[in-house]
Amino acid sequence: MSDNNHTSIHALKVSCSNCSLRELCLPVGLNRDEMTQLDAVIRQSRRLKRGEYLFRSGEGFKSLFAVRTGFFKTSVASQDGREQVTGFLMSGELMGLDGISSNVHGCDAIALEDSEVCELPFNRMESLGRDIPSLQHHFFRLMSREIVRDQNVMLLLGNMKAEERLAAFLLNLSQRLSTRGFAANDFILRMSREEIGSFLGLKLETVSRTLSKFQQQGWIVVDHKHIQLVKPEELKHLVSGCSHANSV
Amino acid sequence: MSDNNHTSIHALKVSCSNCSLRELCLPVGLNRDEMTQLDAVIRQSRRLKRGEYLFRSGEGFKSLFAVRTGFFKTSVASQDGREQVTGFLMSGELMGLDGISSNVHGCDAIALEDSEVCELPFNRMESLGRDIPSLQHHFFRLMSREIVRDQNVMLLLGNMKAEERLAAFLLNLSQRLSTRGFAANDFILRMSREEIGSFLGLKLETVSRTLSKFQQQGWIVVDHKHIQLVKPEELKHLVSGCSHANSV
DNA sequence: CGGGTCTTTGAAGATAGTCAATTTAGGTGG
DNA sequence: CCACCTAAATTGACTATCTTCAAAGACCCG
Repeated sequence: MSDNNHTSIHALKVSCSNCSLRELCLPVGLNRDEMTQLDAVIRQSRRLKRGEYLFRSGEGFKSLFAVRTGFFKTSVASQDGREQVTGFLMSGELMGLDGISSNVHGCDAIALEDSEVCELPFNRMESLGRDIPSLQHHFFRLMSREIVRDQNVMLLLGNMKAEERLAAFLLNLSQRLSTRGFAANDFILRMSREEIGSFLGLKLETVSRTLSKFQQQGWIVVDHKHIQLVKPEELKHLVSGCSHANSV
Repeated sequence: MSDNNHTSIHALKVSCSNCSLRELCLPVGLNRDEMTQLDAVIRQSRRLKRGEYLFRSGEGFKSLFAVRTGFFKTSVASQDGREQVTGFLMSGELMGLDGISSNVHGCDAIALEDSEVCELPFNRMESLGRDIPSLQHHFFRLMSREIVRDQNVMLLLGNMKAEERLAAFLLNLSQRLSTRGFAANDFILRMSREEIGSFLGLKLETVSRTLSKFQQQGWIVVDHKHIQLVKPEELKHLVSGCSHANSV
C-alpha cells in the first residue's frame, strides 16, 4: 500500500467520542451509546507524510478515510498524464466514497502536508448503519453532500471565468477553515499553483496572474502560500450571480 | 408540485418485479421476495410531458425518481440566469440524490420528451435498506456511481478541448443507449445544442461547429437531431488519453 | 402555412494557453 | 548553519481556442 519504508503506520486507537471533530465528522447526531459502537468500528488512525499516497486509483476499496489532521487532495489521472484534481480535503472530511461503486478506488488521495486519517472499514460501517438508523441516514447525507459539491464544481468549471473561479475557490477555503475555528481571512495554501489550476480548470500561470491581479486591486495580499483576504466582499461580489451555494 | 393543469398524474401502480429495467435499475441483485418488498415501497409512476419539471431546486425533497421511459436533464441555475446542465438521464437512471443532504432538491429535473418515472419515497427506501442489506448496499453503490460520474465530468470540463468533449459526449450516449438495447451508432439527440453546450461547458455555436467538423471528416452524419456514428473509433481516438472511464 | 425557435455559418474579438526567461523559496547535505 | 540546488512562482510576449455578435436558413408545432 505504501511505497515508503519509514512511513509510520501508527496503529493508534482512536475514538470518535473524544474527537474534537465529532461535530463535523461522521458522528454528527449520534448519542453516547451509538458513538461507542462507532468507536468499535473505526480501525485505527494512520499517519502520512507530505506527498504520500493514502490510496491510488485502481487499488481495491475496503475503507473510507476521514481526515483527522492535515490536508489532502484527490485527483483522477488520464492515460496521457493529465491530472484533474477533484477536491481538497481538510479535517472532518471523508475520502474514498467513489470506491464503493466498483470496489476499486476511482481516484488518488495524496497528503499535501503531514496528516493523520481515521480508517472506516466500509462493510462494518454498512452493517452498523443497519443498527443505527441515524448513522445510516447521516451516511446517505454525506454522500449526497459530495454529489452537491461536485455539481457546484461543474457549475464553476462550466460557466465561470478565471477570476470568478479563483474568487470562489478562495472564499470556499475561507469558509471551511473558519468552520474549523481557523482565521477566515488569513491562511496558508497547502497546495501549489499547479494544483489549484488543475482543480479550477486553469493553467498555473493563469492562477498566478489572477492572484496578482486581485492583489493589485487591493482585495487580497499574496505572499507565496500565505493569503490574506482584505476585501472578501469584493470576491463575493465577483462570484455572486454564479451560484447560490458556496460549497465548492 | 406541478404547475400544469393538464398534467396527467397517472397513479399507475408499478412493480419492479415485472419491469423490463430490473437489471439496470434499483432491483439489481434482489431475489423474488425482496423485490416484492421493494414493489410495496414504490409509490406510483408519474407521467410528464416534454418540458415539464419533475422537481425544482429549492423544493422539499421527499423522493427519488427513477426514469421508466423518456429522457430528462438536470441542471443547476445561477442567480443571474446562467444554467449548468449537470446530467442527462435515461431509463433506469436515478434523479434526486442531491436532495438527501439538505432535504431540499439541489437541481431542477426537466423532461426532454414525454416521460414516465417511478417515485421512491426516500425514508421508506432507507428503512427497507435496513431490512434488505443487498438493497442498502446497492443504494450506496448507486450514490457512489453518481460521484464517479461527476468526477469524470470534472475531468472533461477541466482538461478537455471542445472536440474531445463532444466526442466523449457522443460516445457516452452511444454506450448508454446500447446498454438499453438501442442502436449504438444511430440515435436521436433529445436535447438542444444549447443544452449540450451547457453540459459540456461550451457555447451552442461551438457545439454546432464541432459537429459540422466531425461530419466533414466523415466521422459522423448529422441530420439535425439525428446522429450517426460512422467512425466511432475515430471519436474514441480523440478521447483516448483523456480518461480511462467513459461513464460521463 | 406562418411565426418562432433552433441551427448553421461567418467574421471579429476576448480570454486563457503556450513558450520562455527570471526570480524566489525551500529542502538537502556538507 | 550556511550554501547550494532544485522546484515553484512570477511575469511578459505571442498564439490558439473559444466566444460574441450577426445574419441567414431550416424545421416544427399549432
